[in-house]
Amino acid sequence: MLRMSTLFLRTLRDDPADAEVPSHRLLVRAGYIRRIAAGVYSWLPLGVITLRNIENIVRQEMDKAGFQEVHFPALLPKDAYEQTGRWSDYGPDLFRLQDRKGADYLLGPTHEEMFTLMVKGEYSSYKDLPLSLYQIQTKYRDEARPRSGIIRGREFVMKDSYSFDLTDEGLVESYQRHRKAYIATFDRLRLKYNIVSAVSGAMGGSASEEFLAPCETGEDTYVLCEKCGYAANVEAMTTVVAPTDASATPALEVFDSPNTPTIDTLVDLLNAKFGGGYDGAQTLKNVMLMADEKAISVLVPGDREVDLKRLQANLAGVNDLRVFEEADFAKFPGLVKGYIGPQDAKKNGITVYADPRIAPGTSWVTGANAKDKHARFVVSGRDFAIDHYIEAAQIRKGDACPTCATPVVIDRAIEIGHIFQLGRKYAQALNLTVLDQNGKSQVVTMGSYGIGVSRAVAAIAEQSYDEIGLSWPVEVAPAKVHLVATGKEDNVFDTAEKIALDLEARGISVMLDDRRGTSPGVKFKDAELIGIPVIVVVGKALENGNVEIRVRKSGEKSEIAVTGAVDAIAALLPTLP
RNA sequence: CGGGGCGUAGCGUAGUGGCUAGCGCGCCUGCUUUGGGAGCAGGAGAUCGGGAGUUCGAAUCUCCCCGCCCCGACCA
Repeated sequence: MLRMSTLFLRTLRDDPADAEVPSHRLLVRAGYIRRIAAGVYSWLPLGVITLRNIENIVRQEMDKAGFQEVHFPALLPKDAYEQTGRWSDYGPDLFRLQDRKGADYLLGPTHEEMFTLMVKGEYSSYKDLPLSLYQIQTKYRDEARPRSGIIRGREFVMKDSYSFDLTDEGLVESYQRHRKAYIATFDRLRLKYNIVSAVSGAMGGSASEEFLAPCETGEDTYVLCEKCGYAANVEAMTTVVAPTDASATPALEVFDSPNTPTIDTLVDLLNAKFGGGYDGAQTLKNVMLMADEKAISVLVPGDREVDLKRLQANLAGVNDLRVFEEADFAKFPGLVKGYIGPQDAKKNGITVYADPRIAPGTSWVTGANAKDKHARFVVSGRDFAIDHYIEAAQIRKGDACPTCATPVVIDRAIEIGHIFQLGRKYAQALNLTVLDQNGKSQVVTMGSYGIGVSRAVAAIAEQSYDEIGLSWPVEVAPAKVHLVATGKEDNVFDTAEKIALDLEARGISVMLDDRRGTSPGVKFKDAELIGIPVIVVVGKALENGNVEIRVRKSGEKSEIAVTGAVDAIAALLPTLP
């Protein structure tokens, strides 16, 4: 039983000055967490209990799925990370340190290497697979910008799992088992979430999916079709456009277009010259970029920008991507700035990528590769060739859903889970092999799966708070019942104490506000701020032999006889989220 | 890393060259009060983020450093 009279807790009347997002503000005010450094927080008793409750739900669901818990240190020698290249690839996000002998160590940002080596150390036969292991552990990433309190910290608690299989089919099966376990976990946490494709499936499969909890303060943007349920990270959103019949389109026509440096000015000139009907969507923008020092052009409709994040995500194998600079234009004299068209790309030695909207047969207005000249009736596939189609155009609300063509909505969310078919990258690098049925050595294939446990505390808070405070789901709350004793009569406190003991005897955890001399208003405000789902008040109603039961989330109040209170509370709890 | 803002008691804040750094919350003592962050009286609590400088005099002006928050870049 938690007793307010002795609980290590001080709630704050004012919002902390350094907290903006609701979860951060309220978790600090209600005495769950305190900031230690940027992105580093300590947990007070209420916070620890809440975090543990979430951890236990995660643990139970992982165990139920047949995954086994192990535990690694956070402090790791660099060897394994050097073998996989991540000692350098991870860059400044990795916390590095040295021991007294000068040997390099790191604080683990994620543990693929360690799990791979652990399995390598114990297993060597296909008969031992499939295998899934997990841990719940503190991770360290020296984020460039920690933010939003506990949502993006530099130290955070994560559940990470790894699956090990002999075959690709086995991996898909393990992946599906994790997916199911994640659904069960997040449902129990009472989180609203969408499962979103994270990488455009080059293989057509669901190689990677994110669990996103929608909320205003989320830092991930995703696309959702409210009709068919299609959901994708913005990077993974696809565009479906059918080819057009261009047989009736007139031949390419070059025209004078002085002083049209922008799409807007070009559209104005088109409408003046050709009697209206033109808008930016009919023009073709040629964006020149350097991809690992190779010139590429990306074609998008003139009313859209190139989304560099999407482009990068979909340009496999390119590390360094940047827009053309003056010096780059100097190297390509065939490119007339402001009047570039794809017609001469081949001649200029430029690889052409295009948004799917530039489908074969579509007709465009674009640069004529000559100063002050544009061309219209420039037809894709007839007047210029596209080397590769790519998803790189910026996504907008109302774009067509790729599966049912309904206009999509764009929403923000917190990433609470990520499941990922890793493949053989780590197993290969660290030489994790098993013997197959024929006695032949085979590299194992892996999946990796993460749940942000401490982040889930914030995500749940973000989805359930209101103006007066937090409001936890029953299973997550630091106690199920917040029992408030108000008044100065011993009778009130004795009755509250008895109810509390009876509840605890029934396995219902209780926080008892047994503070003497604290005014009722303070106790009510604290109870509402802390957010335990059921508030029971022992006070004025006791004159009639009653107590008051309040549901924190709905605000519903009812009175019930003291004698039936414990039964009533026990019956009420299962009906609450 | 680029841009913006901020740093005064546990928390929220006032104080733009002048006297002993002010107020609210919280905390301690006493009395009163007990259904919506009570009242009165008394009290404790501050390296004014740090350092250097200007000045008769610096929380206040200058320089350097540190830290925090927000936007962006970045983020298995």
